[in-house]
Amino acid sequence: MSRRRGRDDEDNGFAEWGGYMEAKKSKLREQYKETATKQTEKLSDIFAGVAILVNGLTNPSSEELKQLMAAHGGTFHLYQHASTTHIIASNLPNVKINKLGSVPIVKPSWITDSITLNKLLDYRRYLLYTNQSTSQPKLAFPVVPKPDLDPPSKTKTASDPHFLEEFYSNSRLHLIATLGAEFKQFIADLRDKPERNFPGCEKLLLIPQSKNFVKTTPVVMHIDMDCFFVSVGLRTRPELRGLPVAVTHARNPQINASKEREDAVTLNMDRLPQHMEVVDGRSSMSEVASCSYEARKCGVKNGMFLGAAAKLCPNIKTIPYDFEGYKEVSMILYNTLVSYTLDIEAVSCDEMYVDITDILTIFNLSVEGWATHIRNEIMSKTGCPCSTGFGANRLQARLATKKAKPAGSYHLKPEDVEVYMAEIAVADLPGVGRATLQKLKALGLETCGDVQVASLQVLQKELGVKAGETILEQARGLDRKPLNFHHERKSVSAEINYGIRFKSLEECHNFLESLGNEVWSRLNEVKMRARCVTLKLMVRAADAPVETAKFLGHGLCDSLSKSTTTTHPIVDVRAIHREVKNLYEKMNVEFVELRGMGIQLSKLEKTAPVNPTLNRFLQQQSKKSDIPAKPVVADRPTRGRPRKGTKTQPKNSLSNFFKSKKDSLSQSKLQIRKEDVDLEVLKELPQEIRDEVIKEYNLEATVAAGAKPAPPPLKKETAPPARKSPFSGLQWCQLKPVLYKWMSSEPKPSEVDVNMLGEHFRQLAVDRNIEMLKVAMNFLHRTFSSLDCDWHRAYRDIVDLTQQGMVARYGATLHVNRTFPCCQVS
DNA sequence: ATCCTCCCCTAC
DNA sequence: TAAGGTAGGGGAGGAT
Repeated sequence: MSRRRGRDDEDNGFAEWGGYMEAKKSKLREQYKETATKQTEKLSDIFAGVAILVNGLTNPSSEELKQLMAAHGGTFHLYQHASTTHIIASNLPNVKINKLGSVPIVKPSWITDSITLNKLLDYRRYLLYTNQSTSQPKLAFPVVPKPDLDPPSKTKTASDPHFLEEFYSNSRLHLIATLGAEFKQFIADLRDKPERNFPGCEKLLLIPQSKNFVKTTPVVMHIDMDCFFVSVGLRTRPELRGLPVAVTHARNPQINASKEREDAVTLNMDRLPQHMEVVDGRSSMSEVASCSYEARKCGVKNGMFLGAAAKLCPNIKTIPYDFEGYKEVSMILYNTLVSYTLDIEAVSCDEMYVDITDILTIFNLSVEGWATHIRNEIMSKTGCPCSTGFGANRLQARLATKKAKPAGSYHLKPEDVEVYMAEIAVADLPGVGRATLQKLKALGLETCGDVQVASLQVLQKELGVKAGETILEQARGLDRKPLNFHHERKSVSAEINYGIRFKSLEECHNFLESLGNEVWSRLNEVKMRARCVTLKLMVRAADAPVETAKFLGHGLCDSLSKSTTTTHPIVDVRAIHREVKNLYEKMNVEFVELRGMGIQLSKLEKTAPVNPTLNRFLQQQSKKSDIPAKPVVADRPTRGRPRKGTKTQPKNSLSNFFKSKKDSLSQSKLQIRKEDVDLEVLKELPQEIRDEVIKEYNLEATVAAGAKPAPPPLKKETAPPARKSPFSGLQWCQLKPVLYKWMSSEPKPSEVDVNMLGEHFRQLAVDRNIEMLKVAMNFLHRTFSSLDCDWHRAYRDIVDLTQQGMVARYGATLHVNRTFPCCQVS
């Protein structure tokens, strides 16, 4: 059942997504809020004579920049005009640049830094492209000397209270890890819902059926986007297709190195691992997150430093990260597959295993027919290529994908497995990494053919009992591990090994607290409790130089960890804070030597499943009282350690809630009748929830017999009947994740939500917020097109409401695309 | 024997 | 400058 069914009030389920929006509040956003609350008040005239146009996504957002300009005497243009003096952008595809003429393109930090220092800074230091002509600015600005921002605040280390947020919004590895976990959860959640519908399957009726009758042997598909980050980036940079391209933070393989840096690099040179070898003091140590196949041909690999990559491939082009784009594309990828089957094991944001046995049999398709269909669909929806591999198990499917890449498909048939496997290099087997490869090399084993004839004893002696056994099976193409559609978390952790340079013990403690808060909130997101806390430290190795070669990197380190296990699950963040500080003390490491820290929570237990109605209520309450919501914890056996498989969970958390309430009530008021306690508890609930609870727990009699039915809460009478839209006041960057979440978590859009959203957009039109409407409509169209027809209808309803607002305000409609390819077919 | 803690390794 | 995270499998060796 949809968690939003039944009640049409202000809460409506969107409230529980508040965490998403609150999670990412940048310093600037706070600054903006400050500005927004006193909008009428002008703060300065820094930007007198400046008229900006914002192009593309920026941070702060366009909307925020608009407010900042208003507050500081500048002008904000929605469209480029002769009087536009600057274009503000964070990154622009080259195509657009040509069209922008001679108006300088400046980074948004020009605005924010100017405000910070309360004077107009020279925009030329903030040009987005340094090769841009600066000779013909529309207005001549005096050259302001480089401002004296105090240096420690400029270089962001973990001493900065906003470091975690800043780091996460730039970390590719963090993104990969968190997206992967989200998609595993996404599949698990969909499988938990009783209803299943696969609208995509209709399309399968249109593709040619297999001539032969399709056998029912199991077929596993492995699907993987080709150099994911690059492909997403090339969607808007078609002129770079076919060229060696890398996604990196740095734009240039060479940097203007300081003497200190050159020295640091030289000092560290002899200890750098092999993949860092070809660097000198002037080459960039920004890592290549993803590179195109053209770059791979030159020997460039993911994870390499840009400086090293450019030595191998001098004409390599760099493009910036586009985290929103990766999320969008992977969302479309998953939504596409999910419209055919839920027999999916999510591996990461761009990769999954799918059991397609049923699809092939039911629709009598050949593997090739299906592969072509699904690859085309993904390509046309995302603009990004993918490869597919097919086999009888996950190993075979995966190795098939390797052969299929790039942009291809390969079916490893059972009769070919033996021959095919013999040629595979051991390095290509999943589970064989750097260390294992070295050991195998030492044994003289390079291909699976070599391993096939090796002895189990030798392999096990060298690699361990388990790994030895596995690799012998793998070498023959066997894989007994079935696809895992249901994924249960065993640990939650947060770890930072970058930017750790503490100047005092206090800074170190503060950072530990931030990390603690981070893991705690993630644990709550997955509705779990933990009994074990582990602190992990990276400590400068005794013989490693104090200055690392890589800017704020961890350098050569020793890795240490220590844990404590508690008898009861932790129910308070402060317990985590306490434990990690204790652990840190016991580990006896000077804070100056720290180069990395992490907290892991394990020995997890599920909190009891929560009644959605009650949960909403509790969350509302906790928001009011500003105490973090405490999910109800499952009952535990009273004696002995809980062991695997002995977890007990109450049937319904509501009964748990009642029980705990009763316990606390009867402690304070001894000798109280059960009925009275029930009435007490009921009194706490708002009217609309109370009715539901009374019914669910058969409390009608109690209420009827009770001295008097609990009076409706006062606020019911005093509260104004008009409800405020849950979206009002949200910036687009805040609203967008909410919409994402909505679309990914609901099989069908509910009428209530659609109306509410449409109503919000109608209001936006009335408020003349056309810019946000355009972005929103574009987004909705793009994203809804990858969902099924119910969503298409929802999209049209939202558009209709928006157009009503437009007509009311402007007497004209907004131009929006209303058609979806799939609707034209049907 | 079996469990627990502290590692190491791998994958994306 | 640069953003080297995160989860799971498994093993060595000590504790029980």
